[in-house]
Amino acid sequence: MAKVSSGTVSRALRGLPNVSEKTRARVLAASQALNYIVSPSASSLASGRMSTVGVITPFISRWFFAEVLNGIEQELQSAGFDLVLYIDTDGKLFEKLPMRRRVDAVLLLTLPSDVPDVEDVINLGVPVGSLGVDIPGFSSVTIDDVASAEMAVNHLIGMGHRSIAMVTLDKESSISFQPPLDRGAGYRKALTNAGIELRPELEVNGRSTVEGGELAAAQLLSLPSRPTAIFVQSDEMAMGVLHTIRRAGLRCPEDISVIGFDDHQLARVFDLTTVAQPAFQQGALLARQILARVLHGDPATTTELPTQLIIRGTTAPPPTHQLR
Amino acid sequence: MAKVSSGTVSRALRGLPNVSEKTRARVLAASQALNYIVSPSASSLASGRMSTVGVITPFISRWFFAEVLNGIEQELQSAGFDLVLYIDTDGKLFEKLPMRRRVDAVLLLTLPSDVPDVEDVINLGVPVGSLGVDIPGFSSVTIDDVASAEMAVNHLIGMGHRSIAMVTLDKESSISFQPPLDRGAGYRKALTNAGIELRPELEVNGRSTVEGGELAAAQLLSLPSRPTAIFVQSDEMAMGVLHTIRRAGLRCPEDISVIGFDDHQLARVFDLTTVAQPAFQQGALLARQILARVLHGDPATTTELPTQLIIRGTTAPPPTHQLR
DNA sequence: CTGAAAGCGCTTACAG
DNA sequence: CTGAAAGCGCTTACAG
Repeated sequence: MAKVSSGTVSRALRGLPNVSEKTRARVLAASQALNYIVSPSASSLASGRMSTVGVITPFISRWFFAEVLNGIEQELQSAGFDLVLYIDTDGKLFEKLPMRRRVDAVLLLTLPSDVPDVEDVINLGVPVGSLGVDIPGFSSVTIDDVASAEMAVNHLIGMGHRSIAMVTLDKESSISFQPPLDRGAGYRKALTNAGIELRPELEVNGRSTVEGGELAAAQLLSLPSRPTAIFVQSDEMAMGVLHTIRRAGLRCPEDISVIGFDDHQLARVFDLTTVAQPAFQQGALLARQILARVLHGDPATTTELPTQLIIRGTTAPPPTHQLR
Repeated sequence: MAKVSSGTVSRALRGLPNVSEKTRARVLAASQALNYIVSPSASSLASGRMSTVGVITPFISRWFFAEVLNGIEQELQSAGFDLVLYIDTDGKLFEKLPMRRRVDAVLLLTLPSDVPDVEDVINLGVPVGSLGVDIPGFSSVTIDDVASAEMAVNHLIGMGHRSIAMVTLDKESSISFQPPLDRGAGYRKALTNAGIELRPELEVNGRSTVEGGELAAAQLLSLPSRPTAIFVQSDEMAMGVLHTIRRAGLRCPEDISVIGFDDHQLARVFDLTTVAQPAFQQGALLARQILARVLHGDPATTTELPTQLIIRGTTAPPPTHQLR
């Protein structure tokens, strides 16, 4: 229709330089008129480019992952890339390696548990990005989980708390995730630095969920020597913790302080003191870094984003009559 | 390596019947040894099948959409299909029609506002599924929003409320979504049937967010004649409403009742009376219906899923001294 | 049951 | 600046 060869059409449509303006105009006009869309399969097969990145996430309904995904998608969309989403609940997705040869890059929002799997990922032959962990050869975006947790616990210590419990993200699932471990390390570091003895019974697995937070809190409240403060590794679990505290007839922060992690959109509603982390931004940055690698062959980089202590109403000095 | 032609490899690997068992075994062994993966581009180009469905959603961090997406992904994954995710905040994604010729089907979690766009979708030439609206030719999964809202408002009326406000999902955005309209209709229907006069100032836009809910509630509470109950079109907004009520020094449900919609995972924590809808299931069902069409050429079907009134602690009879 | 061959719809050196 | 042609890696009638 534009009286040119398919090669020229291809060049014109992709905006390559070596096409005369009048030819390009003619091609574009015809393309519009025919409502033409290039076949991605054919294009990929011929060029080797997929214009797609695969994202593997263990969850999608949890605030942090949803926000990260949001950031990734926005960035990819504006770069004209598609996002193929894989929700991998049990960390077994790599056995199928479904996205192999289908994507230009893979973004891992969590790491599969087994080290061999990590090898598999590397063997995908495409750039890999990871969130929350810095792995050699991967593009990654992280926060300083150790220091952030330490900051949270120091806030409690600074107010006079000595008996501080921790509700952790899930560590027993088949999915391994570095942040829970690092936040645990930060918690212990803060206590140790303050000369406070570590008590294993004060560390309870909250299974990453609201319900898990409720159960973990119930367990902590039933301890013979009840803690005066709880550091919770995610805001969602913290909401569950607050619920249990309220139902037990205790007041927060008068009887017991609670500090979360995330700055979930509902943290403000719960008046929850927490450590804010930029979830959306982490996703966007990770996407940008991986695109730079795919598009321009930039080297893999690691970026650490800052966190911030947000003091609200769920933390206060411990009750004076504690430990009587 | 298996001493067979590429055609036979193709047949063997895809499990087609006309391959001898020993040949198939040889091919599979070689395929394993070489760590062979078929090229999706080449496969798609040759067969015309993409094994991919595109999903367009306006949000991903909102509970309902995240759950729906979860259901869709699970179903697609077990069918060996990939999910390409498009987050379309402003309803303008169709102008780019990015997924055209790339997916076997498109799932719309919300509808673009302009009717012409709907035409475009139909012109994609692939099966389309929609959530929450039943459009001729589309596969769809819905709930009865009118009846569900009516049920919620009747619950309030049954307890003696006569001054009932409504906080709506966003209707002004460039994205049109049927449920807000239907829930509004159900609200009005319930009031009218009970012989209660409709008061326009009692309908406030909550913009679909927690913050919007807070603002909407503030507006309602400042009304000269304050409502005794509020029907909120989503649990997330209801949480914001509860927050405002609490901060205004009012008690829920003693001073004012609140009923939500969704049965969000935190509804229980807020002790929120609400209308439960099966979000995950709606997604899974929608995916199953579209797969049946893609895979077996089944006709487009519409399924309506049930909702359920969950009575918790945020609704009670109005204060006796009302309207004095 | 298996192979040879065409073809899917592009992109990309290579000439000119 | 443009065209002819090869080739990307599969799938699928068509023979045999």
